[in-house]
Amino acid sequence: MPKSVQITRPLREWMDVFMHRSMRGWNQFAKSTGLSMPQLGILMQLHYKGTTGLSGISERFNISAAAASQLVEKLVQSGYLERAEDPNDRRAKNLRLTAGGAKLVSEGIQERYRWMEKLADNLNLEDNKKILEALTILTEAARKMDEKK
Amino acid sequence: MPKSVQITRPLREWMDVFMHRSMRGWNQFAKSTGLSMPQLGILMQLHYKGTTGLSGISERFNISAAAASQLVEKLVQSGYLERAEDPNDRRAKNLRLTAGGAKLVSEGIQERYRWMEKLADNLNLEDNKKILEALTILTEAARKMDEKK
DNA sequence: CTTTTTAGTTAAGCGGGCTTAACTTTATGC
DNA sequence: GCATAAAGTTAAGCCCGCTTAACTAAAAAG
Repeated sequence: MPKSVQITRPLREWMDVFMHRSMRGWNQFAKSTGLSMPQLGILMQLHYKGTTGLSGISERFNISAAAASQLVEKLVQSGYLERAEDPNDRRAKNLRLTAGGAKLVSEGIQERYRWMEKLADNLNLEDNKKILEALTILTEAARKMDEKK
Repeated sequence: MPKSVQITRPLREWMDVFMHRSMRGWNQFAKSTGLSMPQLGILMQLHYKGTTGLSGISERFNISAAAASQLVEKLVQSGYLERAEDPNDRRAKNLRLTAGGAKLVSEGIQERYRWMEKLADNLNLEDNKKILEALTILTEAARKMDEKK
C-alpha cells in the first residue's frame, strides 16, 4: 500500500507529539484535583455517557463490583457523585455527577483542549482551514470504523 | 477571533474521539505487560530521551529520588533496564533499556499507531493527502510552540 | 411461592507507589 | 584538605486500588 508509506511518518510524528503533551497534561490535572486516575476515569465516564449504575462502572473499567463500589463511595464522600436508588429496580443505584463533579470534569476537558486550540490560533487562515477539513474527515472515519466493529 | 469559532468544534470532537481510543488502548497495553503506569512511563522516557541517570527520572515524573530508585529497581529486576555506574561520576548511574525493554516499548508504541494507521488505510487517496498535509502543519506548529515557551 | 439470579455493600488482605528519614559514597567549593 | 553538596539506596509507614469471600436485598424464573 503505497499511500501508507507516505502517510505513516507524519501520522506517527503527530501522534508522538500529541500523546506526549496530552498525557502530561492529564497527569498534571489529575494531581491538581487530588483524585486518582481511576476516580477521574469514573467521573469522565459519567460525563460522556450520562447516568449509569455501578455495574456500568465495573464493566467499563474491568474491575470487580466491589472495587467499583469502593471507588464510587469515595467520590460520593467527596461530593462529586450522587448515588440514588433506581426507582425501577430497587437493587440498583443511579450514579450522577453533582454540580461540583460536573464542574471538575469540564475544567479537566477544557484544559485538555487549551493547548491544541492555542496551537490552532497560531496558524494562518489557510492552514486552519486545511486542518479543520482534515480533522473532520478523521473524526468521521473513526466513527465509521467503530461502528463496523 | 473568528477563525477559532469555526475550528473549535472539529478540534474538540477529534480530540475526544482520539483521546478516548488512545487512553483505552494504552491502559490495555499496560495491563497486558503486567507493568504499572509509572514503570511503563520510565521505559518510555528511556526510549524517547535515551540514557539518563536516576535524577532524570525523578525530575521528569516529579517524584522523590527514593521513589525513582525503587521503581527502577523493579524494572532492573524484571530485566527491562540496565543500571550501570557512570564512569564520569561514580555516584551516578546510567540507565538504559535492555533488548527486552526496547522490544516491549516498541510493541507498545506500535500498538498505539495501529488504530490510526488502519483509519488512514480506509481513506481515499485525496483525503489521505489532506490529512498528511494537515498533520505535518500541526506537528510543525507544535514544535515551534514548544520552543518558544 | 420458592428458588435462583442480579445489584450492590462490607471487610480482610495483598501489592504498589510514594514520602520522609537516615545513611553511604563520590564530587565540588573554598 | 576539609566541609558541603549531590547521587543513590534502604527502610518504615501511609494511602490506594484491587481481589476474594461472605452478606443483604430485590427481582426473575420455575
